[in-house]
Amino acid sequence: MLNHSLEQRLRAAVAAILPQADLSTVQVRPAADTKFGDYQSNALMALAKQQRLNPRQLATQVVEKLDVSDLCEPVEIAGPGFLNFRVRPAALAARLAEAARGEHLFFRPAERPRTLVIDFSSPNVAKPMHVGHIRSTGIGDCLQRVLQLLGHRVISDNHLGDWGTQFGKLLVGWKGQLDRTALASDPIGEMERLYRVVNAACEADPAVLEQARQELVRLQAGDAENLAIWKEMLRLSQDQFDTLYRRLGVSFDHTLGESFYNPQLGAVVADLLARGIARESEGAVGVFSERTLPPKEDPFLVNRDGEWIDDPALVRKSDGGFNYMTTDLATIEHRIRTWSPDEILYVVDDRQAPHFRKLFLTFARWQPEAAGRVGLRHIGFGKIMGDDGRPFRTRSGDTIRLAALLDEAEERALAVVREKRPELPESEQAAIARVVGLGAVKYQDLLPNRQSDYVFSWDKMLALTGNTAPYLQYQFTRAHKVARDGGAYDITALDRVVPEDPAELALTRHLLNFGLTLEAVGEECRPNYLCNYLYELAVLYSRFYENCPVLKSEGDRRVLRLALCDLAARVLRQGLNALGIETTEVM
RNA sequence: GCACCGGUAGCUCAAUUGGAUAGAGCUUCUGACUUCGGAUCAGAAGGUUGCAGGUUCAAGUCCUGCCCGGUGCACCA
Repeated sequence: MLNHSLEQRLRAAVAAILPQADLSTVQVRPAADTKFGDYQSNALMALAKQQRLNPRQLATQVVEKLDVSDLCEPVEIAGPGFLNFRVRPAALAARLAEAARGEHLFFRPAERPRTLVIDFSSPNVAKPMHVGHIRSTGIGDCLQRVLQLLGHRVISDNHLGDWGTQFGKLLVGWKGQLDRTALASDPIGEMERLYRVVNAACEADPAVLEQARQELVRLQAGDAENLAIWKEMLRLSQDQFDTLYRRLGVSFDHTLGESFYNPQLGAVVADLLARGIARESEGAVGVFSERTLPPKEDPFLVNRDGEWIDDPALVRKSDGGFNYMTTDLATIEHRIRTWSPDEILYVVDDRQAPHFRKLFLTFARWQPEAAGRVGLRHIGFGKIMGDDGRPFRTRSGDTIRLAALLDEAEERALAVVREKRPELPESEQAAIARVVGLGAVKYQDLLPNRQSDYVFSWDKMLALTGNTAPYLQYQFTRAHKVARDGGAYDITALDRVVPEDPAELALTRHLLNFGLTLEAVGEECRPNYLCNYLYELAVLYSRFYENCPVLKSEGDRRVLRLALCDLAARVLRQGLNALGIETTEVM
């Protein structure tokens, strides 16, 4: 919104003074403190330093070339060279009027839309989805929604773990110990049981391990019986995934699991060998360090007892099988060929950071031209902890199934709804509890900086005050109700009235920053920026609502306030939606 | 041992990546209300940003060295 207009003009002014300057660093951002105005730019200080100029003098020269008088009060130069912009209420009101007319909702589509592939969720076949999948699924879905909203072309791809060593064990179990009745009632539970039983047997008896290996080899060689069983396991798992994704409101454009790339793996390794990028070692094939990087920064080296030794990326095991490095290389190649993305985002646990460093470097060595056209980014995240400071598990130490977790969230939310809204019919209570419960889980997960671990807490996520989904959802219902009770309003009045009350002004200013928040989320892949923006919006709306009577006010003032309620509600709903969180009109 | 990610108020977390006096929530204390939906709002208290140096107009953020916690270190993904 306004920051873009100011930025453009500032860049023009800078270019007039310093024609050779890098204008991309010239940015206008919301002011750190409202006493400095609405927006500020710190860019001239950095620029002056770079060019060895006096920062205040440069600022003075630039400001002389800068005409923003239609939008702002005269630009102030403060401290060592900050530029402070104080937007005129009429300019704020004009943006409100545009939004009220439906011309925008305080954001605009990107000027240069990009194509992005987002790789997220990626659960394993034959295993239950558990808490560990919340983060990848929630963050990935949020990024998908935000980037789409900004007009980018987004391709979401669920890279299922559907082809790996675990299937050898599963096949042994399926053939020897399958309980058909159990499979019918709880297919995932039964497959999980089979895996556990055989896995334990493998540890106790090398013969069973060998048996599993042979089943895997047969499967990978295309044995009809094993393939049929594998497909059955896949189908049963996909049913589970579909149910959970529908419940979470998450969708994918593609579900190309690891098995999809199986036919290419041999060629990938052959090509790497032919080009001299990979070589044989101890019977396996791996990509080794080129020794061009300092050892500390080289992911293909590891220090053992003071000595730097090779830590290659293996692309073929000594038994001839491939591993996920190979699959991931083939996957990048396929994605580039198919979609020509500007970027591929991997929303995957931070523990895999070393893998991705190796993967990206290996791909760059393998296909330098293609690698030059695509940005490969690992969007890592931390763990979910219990309140005991250890990874979040059940009391008995088992992983918590995602379905059970969502059930509990809805149950706990329902208890609150029953207490607060006993007069509502049961079906309505349940509907509210579903939206609030799921929202609470998702919001708690998106709120912390994604790189840090966070502590899972039912009480905190479902609290009705503080920075939680229920609080935001509640503020939405209040704003929405007032806007609805106010009825239709005369939009043309917004051309005659400007925000004056401090609460009106603060809310208006904040609404205008929705777009830059979405952009920041999209660029840095940090949903928490949006969470914090929405929380602040809710707080500012509450303050406005306490201080400024809406329905009891009159004339143009009433229209302005109604519009603020309406727009606050719309931004809250749109913003929550971008987080993958629903709203409800009654709570 | 080496690398990566963390360490910020009593607790849980922010800080738009080098900007102005480090912000929220919870907790505690105080206040507003027969309400435009109180599942509300306002105020107060709370800090040597793990420690020690360094870089500069400016450091929670960058550099160096330590201390704590977590994670990862070929043939699982």
